[in-house]
Amino acid sequence: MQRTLSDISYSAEEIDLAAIAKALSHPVRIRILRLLAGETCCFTGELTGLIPMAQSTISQHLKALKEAGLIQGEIDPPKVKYCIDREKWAKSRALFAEFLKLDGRVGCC
Amino acid sequence: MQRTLSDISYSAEEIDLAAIAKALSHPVRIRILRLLAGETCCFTGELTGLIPMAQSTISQHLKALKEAGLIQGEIDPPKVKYCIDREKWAKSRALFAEFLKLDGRVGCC
DNA sequence: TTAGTTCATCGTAAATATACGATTGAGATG
DNA sequence: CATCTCAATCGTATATTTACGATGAACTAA
Repeated sequence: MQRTLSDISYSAEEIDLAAIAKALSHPVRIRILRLLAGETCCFTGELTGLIPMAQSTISQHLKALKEAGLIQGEIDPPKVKYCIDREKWAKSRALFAEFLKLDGRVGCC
Repeated sequence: MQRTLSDISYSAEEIDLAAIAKALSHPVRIRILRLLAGETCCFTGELTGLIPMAQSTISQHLKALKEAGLIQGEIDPPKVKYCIDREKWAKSRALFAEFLKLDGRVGCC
């Protein structure tokens, strides 16, 4: 990670896909998304109860998911309600589906 | 990244999904997969021609993709042929599709 | 006002990731 | 055999990630 990344010009799709993938690249974040996307909406408080990790760590993962646009936070004092961002969620589904549709021809391998 | 990750027990699906996502979490790897999954199979040599990065760096990314199971390397001296692993590819597609199908109920948000 | 909750942020330590150039090793070619 | 090419690996520097405890800010409740 020195200089080059900027030399290569990536398409918006490549950048988006990589960013979303990065957000999904830790099992605890998958778990969190599962919990949020599941039954009902959750509060962070419930998450700290469900996941044996320091509250600050969970908050950090939530922040990462929020920055990736995958979830939204709604303040509902004294708690903060987190929900998945359904729009981004759908966009992600489309992006991954399209990307993983590419199916190396039978060709040479 | 101290001790805990091992304290939490993740499902195989969560771990798989995170691992695949991690492999996809860098735009250059998306690019590489695109190239490999696209028209024909490629050789690493062609990749170094197509991507303005040091050969060693590309090799490192290829290794990451290989370890994630997303691509296969075939020795075809004096070159090494890389192709996407169609089985893993299909499995990944299914995993992501299933995961991203979860769609937060209309509920509270 | 004074506590008590709840969550974000700070500071920090350790692990991983990312990039490079240099080197090595395997096989082809002269 | 000597050499060339291609790709992997090594060594290294720097950046980022991940986790924790401690602290801070905002609101509630007594």
